[in-house]
Amino acid sequence: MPNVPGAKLKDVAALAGVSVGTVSNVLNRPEQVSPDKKSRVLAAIDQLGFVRNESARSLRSGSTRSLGMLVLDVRNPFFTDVALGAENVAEAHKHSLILANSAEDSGRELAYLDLFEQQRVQGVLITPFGQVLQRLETMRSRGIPSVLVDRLARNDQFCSVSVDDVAGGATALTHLLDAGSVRPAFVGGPFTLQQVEDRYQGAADAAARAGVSLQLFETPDLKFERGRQIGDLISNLQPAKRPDAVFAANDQLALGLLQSFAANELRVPEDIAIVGFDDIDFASQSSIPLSSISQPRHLIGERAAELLFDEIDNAEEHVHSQVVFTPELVARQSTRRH
Amino acid sequence: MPNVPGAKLKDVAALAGVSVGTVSNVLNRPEQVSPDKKSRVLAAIDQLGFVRNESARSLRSGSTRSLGMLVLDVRNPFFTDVALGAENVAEAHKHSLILANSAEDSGRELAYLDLFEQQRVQGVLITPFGQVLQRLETMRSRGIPSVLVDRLARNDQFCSVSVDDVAGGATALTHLLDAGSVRPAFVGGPFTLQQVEDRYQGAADAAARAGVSLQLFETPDLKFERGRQIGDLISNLQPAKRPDAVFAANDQLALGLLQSFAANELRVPEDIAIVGFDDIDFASQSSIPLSSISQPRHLIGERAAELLFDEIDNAEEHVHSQVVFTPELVARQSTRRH
DNA sequence: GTTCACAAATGAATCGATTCATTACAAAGG
DNA sequence: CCTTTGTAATGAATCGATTCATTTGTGAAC
Repeated sequence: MPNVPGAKLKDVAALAGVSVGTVSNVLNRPEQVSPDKKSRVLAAIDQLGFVRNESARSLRSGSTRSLGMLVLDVRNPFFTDVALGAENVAEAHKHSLILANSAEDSGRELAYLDLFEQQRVQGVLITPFGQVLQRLETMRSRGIPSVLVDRLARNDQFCSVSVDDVAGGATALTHLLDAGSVRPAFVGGPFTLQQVEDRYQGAADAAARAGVSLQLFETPDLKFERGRQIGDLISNLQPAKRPDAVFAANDQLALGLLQSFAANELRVPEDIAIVGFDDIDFASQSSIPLSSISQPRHLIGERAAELLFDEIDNAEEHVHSQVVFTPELVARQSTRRH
Repeated sequence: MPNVPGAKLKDVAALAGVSVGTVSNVLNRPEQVSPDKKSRVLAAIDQLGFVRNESARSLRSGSTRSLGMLVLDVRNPFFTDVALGAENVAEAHKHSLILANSAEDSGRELAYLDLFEQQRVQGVLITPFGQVLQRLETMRSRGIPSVLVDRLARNDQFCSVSVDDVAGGATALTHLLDAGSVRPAFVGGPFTLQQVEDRYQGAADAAARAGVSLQLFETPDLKFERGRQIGDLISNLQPAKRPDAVFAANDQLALGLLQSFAANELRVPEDIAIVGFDDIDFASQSSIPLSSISQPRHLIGERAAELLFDEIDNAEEHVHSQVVFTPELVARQSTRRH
């Protein structure tokens, strides 16, 4: 057996015949150690299989090299992509990212914030679900700043990175009109979700500007099943009353609509065009590739992490800023001009 | 401002007029503290906004309440589902799960194992990518056991939780034959992936037993794009030579095939049936719902975490075991009997 | 009133790495 | 030969919570 279970710094020092301070220097300021001792220490580390104890390290230094990230739903590819972007930046700063899932549950959300605080993470990236802004303020007063992700900070108390959903909604509807729609509809809800509200607002404005009315199908959620249900409802309308194009508040809904229309033998886009929102991978992968509004997921995570590091590193001079990306249309077959 | 930035246990003790030991007791063995002092301590904790320092805690106690989980690809819903299952169990044991992404990169894989070791996690759940078994042995010798996930441990050195891919392959092919196929094909690769090899083997055996030959389309990867490419190739074959059913090694490939067949105006399942593997959410959500072989993702994560805790809690009596789940067919429209 | 049993509370020692004031030593300058 | 300057190395003090051997306090039993 080449290595001993619990080798600690002291053991390394003993084996190498140097002081603990020197071993620590080899680890943290190698340039200050003579080559001779350095190599002896490294050999000892290797021989003992010494692994630094991160708990002791961060207890003494008072800081952990980690960020906490709390998202609404890890199963949603949108959030994993954002997280990957953030992780890249964290890695560049030699930090690690602890990813947690609030699963749209206020209790879990608070529990994870507690955990982050106990673990003394350097900062938090969060897509808030419940009423946590006050709590985040408190955390900042204790030295743990946070950045809001996929949510606009309205009061300048936080940095935030979000997407202009109003613009996205307008883009989507304009695209449908350009493709020849004269009876467009919006499918989505609940309107208590800011994103839904904004996307609808943008679409409604665009319709109004074009002098077209926008039919509304309000839904209690944004799930696939709901899309299929609304799709069946729409399919059963008389052709003259039926929308000739639908803007769905997200891709899940849109895919549900698509499946329903296929089952009801409506042709997409000839009988009815569809545009979704988010541009998830599967948008391009359905039998009829789905047009969608695409968000720069990776960039969102990167920018958020960068803002967070700015606040961590320069708490004094740091000024909160709101980054708002403009989402882009990706036109595919589901809206091909007739 | 109701609370002080860095309140520590000593401050709480001072404010409550008790010793540090008593505060610690309130936190860790409340039943040993008189109600009177207990309430004073709790009030002080509240007033100061005291938050336990996890680093100090685990330095002293020698153990962290956390598990590490290292998966091949966090973007793959299969792994997030497995992780959620594991997290449930971890939570029940009052542990937290640190999720990391090796992204099919040996370097990252090793780096994260280092990190886990530095953080002194109690154990590791891993879907190995590179040659890490030796490394995992070393980690166990230093007190950090691990369980293999979605990978069979062949040598009894580890616990493992996996799925019987051979049986799954046989189930898939049998289903196609039952649905009337006489010229089935297998699409997938590379065969260096054990899963692909096993799924093919199961299918080939089932075909042989039925006295039918199984055509093979080998691919260099399992991505959507590849499926579309092979789909185009198959669509251009003469009808008499064309397979009348395809078993794809995973759902991504299957969805690619489906999109290609739709674009080439082949009818599914009338002209060609399709069955995939994994039963990802989108399998049921494509325009033509896809039949697939479903794995108990959640259960895989739960069992793996349970085995890990068994080894953590009873290192002595623990006996390694291999849990192998049998995957199940979910028949949908893409294989409806003609 | 003394002794005993038991519960409650105490606080010094501890975990392991880091830090920094101090010491040791060598080379250069006078 | 002595002083100065600078580089290397040292090791005791420290971070904050936990633990456990010890002390204090209370009531019961005799």
